[in-house]
Amino acid sequence: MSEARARLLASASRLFYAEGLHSVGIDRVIADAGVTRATLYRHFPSKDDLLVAYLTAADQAIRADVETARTSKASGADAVRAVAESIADGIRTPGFRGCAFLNAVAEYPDPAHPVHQAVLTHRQWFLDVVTELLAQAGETAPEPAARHFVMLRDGAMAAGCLTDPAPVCETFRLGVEGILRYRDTPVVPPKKTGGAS
Amino acid sequence: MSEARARLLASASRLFYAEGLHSVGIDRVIADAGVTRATLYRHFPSKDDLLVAYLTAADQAIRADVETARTSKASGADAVRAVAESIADGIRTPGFRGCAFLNAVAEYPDPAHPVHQAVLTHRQWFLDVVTELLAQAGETAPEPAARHFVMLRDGAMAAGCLTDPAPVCETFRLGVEGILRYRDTPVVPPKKTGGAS
DNA sequence: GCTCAAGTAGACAGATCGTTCTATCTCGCG
DNA sequence: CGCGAGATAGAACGATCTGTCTACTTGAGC
Repeated sequence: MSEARARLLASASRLFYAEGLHSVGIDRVIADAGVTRATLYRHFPSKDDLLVAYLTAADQAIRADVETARTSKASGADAVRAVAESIADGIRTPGFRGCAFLNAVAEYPDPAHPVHQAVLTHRQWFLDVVTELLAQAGETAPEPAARHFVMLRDGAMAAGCLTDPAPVCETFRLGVEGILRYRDTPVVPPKKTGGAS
Repeated sequence: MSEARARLLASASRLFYAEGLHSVGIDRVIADAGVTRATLYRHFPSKDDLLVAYLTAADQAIRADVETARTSKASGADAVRAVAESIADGIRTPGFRGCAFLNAVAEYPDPAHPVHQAVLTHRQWFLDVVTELLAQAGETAPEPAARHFVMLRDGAMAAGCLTDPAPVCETFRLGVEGILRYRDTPVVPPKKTGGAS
């Protein structure tokens, strides 16, 4: 990766995340990166490609975070807690502007658009990895628990940049602990350890 | 309210919600409403005013929904369930594109912008009304429970337009029932977890 | 009958958008 | 040395954006 391309992607990521995808034009990006227009179009054939590259970079960063959280913890439950903690850390970080993917999809509702598809891909991966972690945690019904986790995560990310992050993180943490107790308290009173529907 | 203004607001609401705030231009709105540019600017001095009017109308519609849910139910818990059900109904509705306010704030991150402030106002009202309802439901700690409810709601609204709405609604419903059982199960039971801080 | 607000129709300004283009320069490498 | 890739610099294109403007029409109320 050339240095100009790296600066370009860094500037694009910062500006797109902070101000929105449609609000930031090509001129802003190249001015911030200290690069000319021709250089940008050499590396990214169109703005859409730059947008996808921004989301792909964010996706890879999150995957790396989750991977370290998963490998550094023995139990699945602690890995889930570590993932939750890294989410809370992000929310508490100054300049937090919500989930880059949810913000992006709000601007690109067309499911056929590459940006929208990049968001769906990331979210499917995240749901899968949380499901796997909860299954390792001994969750009898990992799929609904994972959906619950992701729903709470999405809500925390959405609210975290609109109000004081501290209570948001605390609410999120409590919610995650509640999910991890699914194992002990069945959601629907079954007869035995019967399979949830 | 003149009829031209009503058509303008209806077209603006539909287009802004479906396609995004920056993506839809003035020309699209006036063409859809069958109105000329001068008429639009007679009623709304700027596009920002039109955006705020769109959000204000959405806010009023939701307030009306919540008000009927609150007055038609005897207990606070059932009122909360009714509010949750109206949220789930919205998610299941064809053409659902997520929360109009969260989508709007994704495009207007500047807290000083009127659009952003309209979102904050709506969300504060909603949190307050849910808190009140949960207090009536006998919740010993209504504030954290309401934050939990809103967090779940935000996540459900975000995911509801990205995947199959049915499991999203079911997960949301289960989560709300869990919140309503706060009354019976103590909130903070953790003894010791590995170095969370 | 007159007035005035509200609406139609469309040209226009000024800015910004994404994109393409030519021309020049630098520099590593064969 | 010579070449070509990558970068600079900046003009220019067509499209679109918000917002303003003039000119004409309609219709209800004093």
